[in-house]
Amino acid sequence: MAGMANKEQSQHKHAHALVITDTAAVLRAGGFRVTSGRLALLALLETAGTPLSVQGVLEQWQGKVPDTATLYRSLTDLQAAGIVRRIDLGTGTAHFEYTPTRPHHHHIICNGCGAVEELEQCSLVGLEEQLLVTSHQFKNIYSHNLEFFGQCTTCATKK
Amino acid sequence: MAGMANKEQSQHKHAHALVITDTAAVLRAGGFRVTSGRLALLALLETAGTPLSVQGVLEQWQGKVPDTATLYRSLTDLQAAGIVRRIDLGTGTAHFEYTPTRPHHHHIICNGCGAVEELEQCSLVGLEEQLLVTSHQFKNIYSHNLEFFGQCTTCATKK
DNA sequence: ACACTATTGCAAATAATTTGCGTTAGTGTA
DNA sequence: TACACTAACGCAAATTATTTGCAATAGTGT
Repeated sequence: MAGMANKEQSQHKHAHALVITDTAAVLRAGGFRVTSGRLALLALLETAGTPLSVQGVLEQWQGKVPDTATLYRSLTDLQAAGIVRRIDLGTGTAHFEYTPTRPHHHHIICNGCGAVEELEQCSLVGLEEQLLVTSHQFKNIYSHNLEFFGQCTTCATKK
Repeated sequence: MAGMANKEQSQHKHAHALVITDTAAVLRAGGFRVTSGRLALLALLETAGTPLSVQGVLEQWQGKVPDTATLYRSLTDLQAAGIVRRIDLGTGTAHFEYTPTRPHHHHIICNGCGAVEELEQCSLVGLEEQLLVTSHQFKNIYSHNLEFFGQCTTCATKK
C-alpha cells in the first residue's frame, strides 16, 4: 500500500489550485514515483470518455504497451490511494476512472452496445443517512455504487 | 435481515397464487426440466440469507456437489429466465439470488467482513424517469444496481 | 416401456487477475 | 552530476472465475 505521506505538490507557482489536475503532481502527492508508464496510464484514463477496462487501456495505449501485471499492480495501488476509482459495470471485468477530475457520479449502461454515459449529480447521501437509522446491522456507510441499465438512443432505434 | 420467515409453500393446486413460490413449479413454468440438481440449487438460493457466489453454493451444498460447469450453466439459464438474479457485490465474482421470493431490492455490504444486508424498498423508479429526461444519449432504462458499502456493527466495534 | 433431447459430468480451453523474482529506472543526497 | 536505495517494471508462471465440447445420463411426453 502506498502511504499518503509526502505532500510535495505545487513545486510550481500555482499554489491556489484546490484540486490537483496535473497527473504528475497527483502521483507525487500520492507518494508514487512519477514514471512514464503511470503518466501514460493516468493520461489515458483522464481523456477517455468512459471508464476503461484493462483491455481498454491496452488497446488505447500509444506505443509499446506495458505488461498487464504491471498495469494491474498500478491500478490497484492507485485505487488504494484514491487516484483511481474501480467500478463495476456488470460486465464481469473491472473498469477504472481517473478520480481527480471526476467527482462521485453514476452511470447508465446500454444493454445493447455497452455504451456508458456518466450522470451528473447524485442525491443518495440523504438516503444513506436514512438507511443507517433503519438498519439493525450496519453502523456506517462509506460509499455506494449505482448503475442504470437500459438502451441508448442508437440501440433503441435499431429495433 | 437474513431470517425472513420461510413459509411452506402450497405444493397443491391453488390456482390463485399470484407468485409461484414452489421451486419445482417455477422450473416448469420457466420451461426447465425439474432435476434434483436444480431443485437443490434453488432451495439453497432461496434459504440462504444472502446472495451466493458459485463458491458459496458449492460450500453449502448437501451431499455430492455438482460440477461447476453445470452450475454455471444452470445459473446462466435460470437468470435468462428471470428465476435467478445475478448481482455484483464488488467482489469481482458473481453472486446469485432466488428471484421469486425476493422482489427488487438493494444491499449494504460490509467493507470489513463482507456481510450483506438486504434493503427493503427502493425509490429510484422516479429517478429513472427524471434521468431519461436529462439524458441526451439514452432512451430507456430497464433496471439498475445500487449497493452501499460500509461497516456492519461488528466490524465497526472491532476498531 | 420408449424415444427424444435437455441436463449433467468430465476434460480442457479461455479470461481475468495475481504472484515471484531478477532487472531497470526514479529520487533524494552527497 | 554521480551514487545508493528501492519503487516500479517486465517476464514467466500460478490462481481463480467462467466457458465450451462431447459423450453419458436422466427427465418428459406418448
